[in-house]
Order: sequence, then structure tokens, then C-alpha cells
Amino acid sequence: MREAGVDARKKRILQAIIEDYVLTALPVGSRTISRKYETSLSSATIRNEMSDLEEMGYLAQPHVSAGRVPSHKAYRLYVDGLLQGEVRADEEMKAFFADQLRPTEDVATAAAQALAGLTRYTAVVMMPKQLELRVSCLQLVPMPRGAALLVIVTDTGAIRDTVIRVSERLDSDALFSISRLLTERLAGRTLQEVQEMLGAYARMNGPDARVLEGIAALAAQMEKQSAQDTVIIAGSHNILNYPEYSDVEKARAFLTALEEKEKLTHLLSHHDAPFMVHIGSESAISDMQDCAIVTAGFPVGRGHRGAVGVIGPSRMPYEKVLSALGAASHVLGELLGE
Amino acid sequence: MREAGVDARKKRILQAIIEDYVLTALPVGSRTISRKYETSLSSATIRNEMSDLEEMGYLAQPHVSAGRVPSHKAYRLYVDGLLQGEVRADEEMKAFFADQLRPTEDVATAAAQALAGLTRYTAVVMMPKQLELRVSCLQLVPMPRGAALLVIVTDTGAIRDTVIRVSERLDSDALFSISRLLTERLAGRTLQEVQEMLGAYARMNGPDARVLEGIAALAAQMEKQSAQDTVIIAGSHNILNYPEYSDVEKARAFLTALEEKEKLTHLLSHHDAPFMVHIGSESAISDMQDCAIVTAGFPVGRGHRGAVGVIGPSRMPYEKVLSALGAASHVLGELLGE
DNA sequence: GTTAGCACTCGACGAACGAGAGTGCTAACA
DNA sequence: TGTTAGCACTCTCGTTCGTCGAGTGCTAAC
Repeated sequence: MREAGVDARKKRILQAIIEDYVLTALPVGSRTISRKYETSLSSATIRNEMSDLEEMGYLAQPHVSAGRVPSHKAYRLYVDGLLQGEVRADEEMKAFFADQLRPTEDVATAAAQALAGLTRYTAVVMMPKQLELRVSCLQLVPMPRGAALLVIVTDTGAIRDTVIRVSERLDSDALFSISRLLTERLAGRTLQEVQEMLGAYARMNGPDARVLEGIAALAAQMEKQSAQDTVIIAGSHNILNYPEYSDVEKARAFLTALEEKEKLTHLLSHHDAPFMVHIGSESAISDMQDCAIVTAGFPVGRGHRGAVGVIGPSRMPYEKVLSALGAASHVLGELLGE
Repeated sequence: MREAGVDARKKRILQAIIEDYVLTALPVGSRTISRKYETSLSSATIRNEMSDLEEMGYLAQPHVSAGRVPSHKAYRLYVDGLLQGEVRADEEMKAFFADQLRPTEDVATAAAQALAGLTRYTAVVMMPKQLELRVSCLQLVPMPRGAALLVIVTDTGAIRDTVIRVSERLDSDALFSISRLLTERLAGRTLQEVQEMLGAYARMNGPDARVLEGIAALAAQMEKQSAQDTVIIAGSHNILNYPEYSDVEKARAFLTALEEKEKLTHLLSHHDAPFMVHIGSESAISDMQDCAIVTAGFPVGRGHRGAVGVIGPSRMPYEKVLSALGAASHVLGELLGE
């Protein structure tokens, strides 16, 4: 083995192969490259180079008389090249977001949907778990027919609500007094503490124990939900648009794998670099072997970080996806960071 | 044509064919029926009967040497028979619901998910549009860092909220005073009126016009959403479990058709009988030609009716689906009716 | 180092064919 | 008159075989 390096020309050829394959999903032959990309070289020359690249593990042949297909290693080289450069945030994506800024918790959902819609891939957003959430405000809003909406707001701005039954006698002023009392007593406490305190009260208190029970239940639910990373998925069946998944069994396996969110969470929660790209088997999720997962992190306050990602076939226009992700993570960071 | 009727034996045979076909999705031969169902008759006899049934339009042959497949007309006869009898509400389904009674608006979502999970088909819930919604209460809940959660509750118990920015000077008492004032002025008004009134105020009022604008925007959004029937879909990719959709193109067409909710809405909103079954082309949604849609209505108050439905291949265990739907509509009616 | 030429390989596609499933028809039977 | 056995017939499915074409690797010439 005299020459082990990937020289500039090999790199150009490899890039051409990748770009052609991303477009067509068909093995790329030497003639195609010679015609469409490296017009100054003949197909024979390209063949020699391709042969070298195959030996180095960057290309593979589905069978001997087919063209070449880029390997995971090739995508990796290509993507690393992209990540070296500046990732430019996609302006279209940013504009898309700007229109529908709704600073409630469901920005994450909106972001996932926007990303899935624009990239035509599957998008995921991971919101990290938040331990030790402290109650900031607690309010009962009157509703018709002896009901009330119980709202809990935490110091991080998380909101959760539920409808509870209350005595018909309580009018809106009474509910406000109760709210104020409860907020005074409970503000600054963790959800855990709130549950404990209310458990104690509820056993003593007679008539309006229902309210306290409702609060305890909501606090419990809120604590449970916030104690684990949550993953939001959008555009899951975009995958059906790609020939890689023209087999229903594969598509089903993919969709089922998406439902089991643990692995996805794991992948998304170890996110140090601004962008990460997991290609093929690197992702360690079976049923997603020929997928790539491109992710970007964003701050959500208190030093925690969430992540947003796009899942599609390894054959993916990484540059576009990266810039869309850049825009999404930027906007999410602005909305959800401190 | 001497005898035009479907006598009892023909009916039994037809039923056997349908039930076998529902299980296997394979054309049913005369031998199968003679062996598994009508053991006292020979296959030749069954063949004669099947031939008659085919002539009457109840059966079809994919090709001459295959077994028979029930036609839409056959399903129709079968289903009409079922609908004559009592539809027993599925106890498992009911129990499932009882566990997670959450009387907020997302019961509809929960119902759809439960139904999709238990039937393994696609489930839809339609909530009818509500015109002339009147505000019952309006409340600002303090949030950290100069924000507030604005909650609007209507006389029907519908809730919508959004986060708005407010002056940092406003503490929870101030917000309550504003809430009380606003509720006094606006309670009983329609969402339309609220928007008009606030538009007028906001132009005059200086500093806290933001709050009024926020309310007007939320009222507008709420009015827009409630002015049209909304459809909630769950388990859309359950369809991939059935051989009818082993072709990716078909599956994709189906999923795309689901996204366009107008036709679905139309189908679900004309719901007079307690149960309705649309089979095949009856449903008039292309891309769902070999589907059946089974629906049940439920009351949502004010004389309006919502509907819950299950969409799957025509080959469907109608009895089970009907009883699951019965349970779902019963529970939804109890939670959402007056 | 590059290129033209050529033999070779392998998958896709279509035709031919046998096996198997299921039918319709006829004739015999109760 | 209704039921059944028997049989010829039809059609699909899977297999095999041969052809076509795309694309390669190798060699020799530039």
C-alpha cells in the first residue's frame, strides 16, 4: 500500500458520489461522475479512483456490476467536513418560526412540526428533565357548574392545569382567596414538598379536602412528567417518502422504534457539541441502521440543555438539514433559555 | 331467476365466509367452509350456494381459481344484522377509561388513543364546532419574569390559555383585580364581541394595551378554533399492520388522506343514528376505498353532537369494534354532555 | 498518470412451465 | 328436488432459463 491518503481529487469524487446518491438513491457509476461532475476526467480514471476509495472503505458495491454506494465512513468524512465550516442558519426556517411565536410550553411541538414539514424528515425535540421544580404560583379559576381550573406555575415557567370539582358555594373571590393562601404557603416549595404538605392537611381538613387532593394529584403528575426527559416527535411517517423504506416491514419497524422513546432520549440527552451527527450503526438503535440522526442542542435554563433532531436515511442533504436545525435550535434557545 | 331471497343457509354461509376472511384476509374456498363451519354439507353444495351468492352480488372472485371474497354488499348485510341486535358496550374499554378520567378538554385525545390502542385500528374523534361561545371567566395568573398566563374559560367549559408579557410592576393582587374587572365587563359576551370591545379599548388605552391585545388575540384564536369541527386522530399508522396496506404507496395515500381532515369531518358530522357504518366506496373518500369507517355519536351539550370512529380495512371484526365504540361514546357522552 | 478497448459479471426482466388450489359442470344418488 | 362425487378446466404462484444492459477490472497504448 503505497499511498494511504485521501487526496483532493479523491475527495471531490467522493463528494460527487455522495451528492448524486443523495439525490437519486441509486448506486452511482463511474460514467455518471465523469459526465456530470468531473467532466475533465474519463470514466476509466474515475473507476480507478473509485476502486481505491472502495479499498479504503469509503465506497461499497451492492454487487459487482452495479455502481458504488457511499459507506457510513464516507458520510462521516463528508459531514465532518461540513461541520468544520460555518453552519448557516436557514433563513426560511427562522422566518417560519418568527410568525408563530407562542411562548407557551408547546413551542417544542411547534418546532418539531415546523422542522418535519420543512425537511420532510422525522423531527424530534427533547426537553430535559427538570428536578426540584419549585411552585411559583397556584391558582383556581372559576368554571361553570361547580368546577374550577387548577393551574400550577413553576419557577421555570412550566404550566400544568386540570379541572377539579369544588363546592358550588365558592365564588371567584373565594377561589382567589384560597389561591392566594395556597400560593403564600406553597410558593418556593418543591413539588415533592407540596405533595407531602397537602397529604398531611387533607387528612385533617374535612369539606374542601377535594381541592387539596386535586392539587396534590396535579403536583404528583407534574413531578412525574418533569422528572424524565420528554421527547416530542413530528412527521414520523415522512419516512414513507423514501425508497429506503418502501418495504412496509421496515417502515413499521422504524415507526415502532420511534415509539420506544428511551433510546432516542439517551441519544439526545448526551449532547455536548453544538451539532452532532450519528450515522447508521453509530446510533445503536436497531431498526434504524441505515438512518442518520442529526441533532443540535439548545439551552433551556438552569444550565440544562434540550436537543432537537432530524431523523432520515443516511442519504440525506446534510447541509440543508444542518442549517434548518441551526435555525430551530437558535429559536428554541431564545424562547426557552433564561 | 327463480329464487331471489337470501335464505337462512345462505346467510350462515355468507357469515362464515366473512368471519373467515376477517381472520385470514385470504379468499375463502368452498372446502374451508365445508370443513370449518358447515360440516354437515359437502364442498360441492357450498360451491352451489356460493355461486348463487356471487350472482346476487354478495361475493366476488379475485380470479376464477381463487376462493371468494365478500363484497361491500355482503359486509353491509352482515353489519345491518349486527346493528339490529343490541350493541353491548365493551367492559374492558369502559374500565380502561374509568381509570383515567381527566375532565379537561383532552379527554377526546385520550379517547382516541385508547380506542386506537385497543382496536389496533385508526381512531378519530370529532368535536363539533361551537358557535357563539360566551366568556364565563377570564383570569391572569402570575408567572416569573414579567409574564402572565392568560386563561379564558367559556360557558361551555372550554379552556384556552397563552402566555403574555405584562409590566413587572403588576403583582398577583393587581393581576387579580384586572382579572375581576375584565371578567365583570366581559362575562356573558361572545368571543366576537370581546374582540370588538377590546379593539376599541386598546386603541385608547396606553400602557397596558399589551394585555388587552393578548386577550383579543386569544379570543380570536379561540373563536377560530371553535368555529370549525375539529378532528383528533390516533393510531394512524396501525394501518401498516394489515396486508391490505402492505403496499407503501397505498399506505402513504391513506395517511395523506387522513391529514386532509375536511372529508373526515363531513363524514363524522352528519351523524343521526347512534351507530353508522360506511363501507368502501360509501365513504366517498378516495384512497380509502377498501376501508370501513364505523362511527358512534355522543352528546357534547347544547344539543350538539360529537362523533367517535374507527377506520380500518372493510375486513374488520365489526362486532368488537362496535362494542368498543359503544363504550367510548358512552364515556365521552358522560364526560362532555351537559 | 490518463485513456480506450474489451471481456466479464451480475441483476432485472420476460417467457416457459409445472404444481396446486379452487371452480363449474355432469351424472348419480337419496 | 336437493346433495354429492368425480373430473376437466382455469388461473396464480414460484421456479428456471436465457437475454439484455449497466458497470466493472484489466491491459495496452498514449
